Amino acid sequence: MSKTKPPRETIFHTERDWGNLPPLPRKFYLQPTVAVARELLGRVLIHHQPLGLTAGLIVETEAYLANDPGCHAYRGRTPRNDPMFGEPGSIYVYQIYGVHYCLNLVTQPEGVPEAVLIRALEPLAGLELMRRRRGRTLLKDLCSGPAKLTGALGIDLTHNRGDATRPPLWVASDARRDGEVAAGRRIGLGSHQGAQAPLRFVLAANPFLSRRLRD
DNA sequence: CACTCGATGTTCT
DNA sequence: GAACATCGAGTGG
Repeated sequence: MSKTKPPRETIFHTERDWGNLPPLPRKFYLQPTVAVARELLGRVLIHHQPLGLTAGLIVETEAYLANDPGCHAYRGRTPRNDPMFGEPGSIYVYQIYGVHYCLNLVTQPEGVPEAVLIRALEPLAGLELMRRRRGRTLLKDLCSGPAKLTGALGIDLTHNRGDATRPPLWVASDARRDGEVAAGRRIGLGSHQGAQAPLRFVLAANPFLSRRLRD
């Protein structure tokens, strides 16, 4: 009669020296945005602050393209989306519904507003700090959503225009967990053109996704 | 467990 | 007025 069994604590051991993992280089973010979204899966996002180090395995991403009605920059440059026009590998954080923050990594050359939204992490390191920030104890509740993970890692608007190819906030280049990648439609978009496009990517069957892949 | 609903407060149309 | 979300409360299987 067992229900769903609780997720494993971690894939990697938390004792690993996460703070010294070298970052992905800028040229990684110059690949086609869809390729970046897929290649980020299974890699480790790290935030190393004085308060402590937090890190998680990227298990869910979404691609946002320049000619894409779902993209913040689709109707042109505004104060909010301006960081999307920055150099590849830079950071775009936006506030949603006035209360939460979402992290994007900019792809493409300067002036081309494309980015990958990081939608969910499997918590790896700094779990107690994450629990404190989130006010939750269950591992599953720490980073299983775009605004949950920014809360858990302590990411906000001050990170805008930052450089994700070096500390304090970066994606590691050498640690990667392989797994089957599945694609589906993006979350939360209206019914406009583009809402049906398979631009959401997940590590299949991972227990830390923001939502199951539907259809 | 699955689904619904309302409230939250900023940015842009 | 809607939007790349989350939480808690409520209902129902």
